[in-house]
Amino acid sequence: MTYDKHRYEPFAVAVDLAVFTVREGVLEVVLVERGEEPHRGRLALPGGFLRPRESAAEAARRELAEETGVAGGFRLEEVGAYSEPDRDPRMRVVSLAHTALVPRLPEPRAGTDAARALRLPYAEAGPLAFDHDRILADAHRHVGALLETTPAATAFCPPAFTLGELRRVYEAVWGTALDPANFRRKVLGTPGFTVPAPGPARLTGGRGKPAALYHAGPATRLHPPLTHPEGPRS
Amino acid sequence: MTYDKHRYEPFAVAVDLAVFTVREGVLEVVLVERGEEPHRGRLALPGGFLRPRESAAEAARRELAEETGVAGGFRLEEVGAYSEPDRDPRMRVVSLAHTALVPRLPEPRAGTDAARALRLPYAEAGPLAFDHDRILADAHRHVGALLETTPAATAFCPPAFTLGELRRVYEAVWGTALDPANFRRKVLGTPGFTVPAPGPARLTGGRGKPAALYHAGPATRLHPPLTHPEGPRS
DNA sequence: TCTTTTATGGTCGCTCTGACCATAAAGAAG
DNA sequence: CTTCTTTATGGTCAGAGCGACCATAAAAGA
Repeated sequence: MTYDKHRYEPFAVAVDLAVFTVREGVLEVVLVERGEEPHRGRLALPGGFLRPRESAAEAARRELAEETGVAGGFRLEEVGAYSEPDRDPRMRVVSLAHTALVPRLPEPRAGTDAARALRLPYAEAGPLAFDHDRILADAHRHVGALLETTPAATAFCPPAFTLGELRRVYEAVWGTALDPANFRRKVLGTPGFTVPAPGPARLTGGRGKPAALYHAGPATRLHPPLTHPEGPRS
Repeated sequence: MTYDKHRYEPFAVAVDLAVFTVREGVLEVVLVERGEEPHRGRLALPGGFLRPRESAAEAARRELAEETGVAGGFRLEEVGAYSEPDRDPRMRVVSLAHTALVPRLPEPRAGTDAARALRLPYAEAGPLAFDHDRILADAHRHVGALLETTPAATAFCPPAFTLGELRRVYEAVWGTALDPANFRRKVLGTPGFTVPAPGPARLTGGRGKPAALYHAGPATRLHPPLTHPEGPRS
């Protein structure tokens, strides 16, 4: 750690955000349309530069509020750093990628920076500006892994949720169908994952038997983990 | 991603390295003694600033060679980004922490930058400069998780190794004793983790029955993972 | 020769899991 | 109202995986 002043150069440091949500069983991501060159008019991840006395997490929450209108509490996770010299054609930018898991997005309000923000199903998030395709894929993989070992799935749900809603989060992120009965057994058998909510059951969407409500539990790690049913690649 | 030129400021971007190795069943980490203020004389993680056209991974490998003499192929993993505004008292530095898993460290050669590098058991890595205690702890946790789901443990071993050597890597990183027979069953039952090496068996250290040699296999993920025997925190 | 140490193979019982089946309770269709 | 569809929820059952062992083999050291 020789902080030799002759050997460093200033960089711009930015945060990029992969904001995920699950609606109607579909994993969606928030994108913005770029208003300036380069890549004017193309879709990109929301994000922006760190201010002089901001940490990356603070910048991520500020940019998220500014560009998409998502302000409340949500789960923010580090994904990685992207530092290739030519990832931005204008200057040297090191980007700290984060992912945000939000329960439900308010519709973008016109007249704000969020006006150009839109949600798109993850599968249809076409070619993005810069290296954002790679960042988005890394973020998706990261979220998939988070669901295995942490209760992060509850971050996609409202404060009170049914096990069916929670299961649809897993199915949307992993892209696989899960057996409802087995999923229930796993979740209820993992201490601290969920706690029963008081009050009556709730209809999931008008159809089917009303389901019991749960809240997120105190656990920060899942023991045992919910294993992603991806067969061993022999 | 509004790259508004009025809203960003330049930062210094550095890499910090948690270099781990396992010797005699003990997890060791490489530290350097700082030669200048602040924290002159205190121990710190090796690291340094990114050069103008370097990626973080390139800078990490260069600094590792310069400061510790570790040059050969080793496994390098991202740990996280540290961006709190006051983590360095001189200026705004964003540090990209990495961890390197090396099989065996050559002794630091006098006369090079590596002369002041030293290895210390992880448990004895005392208070470090800056926020390097936190970075080191995060890196250790990261490596522990890597051992569960990836064949990263082989990166601590020479090209040909015995299952006993591989097991001692897990024991050193996790700080727990593992049953040799069960460990063997798990490793050999995980496809692609290890492949038998041709040639005769080898003595582990002079004592005991000679052990068969193995090479690292082609797998990049372990299915199923080797679960860390940390009981559920009820 | 005997003890110690390490590698390696096997057994046994318990737990977890996936694949089911069955029932309950709601709306929708007739 | 009756029947069908949909979802929730509870249960069973066989197989895989795993932890806790035990036993044997093969080396060095006493």
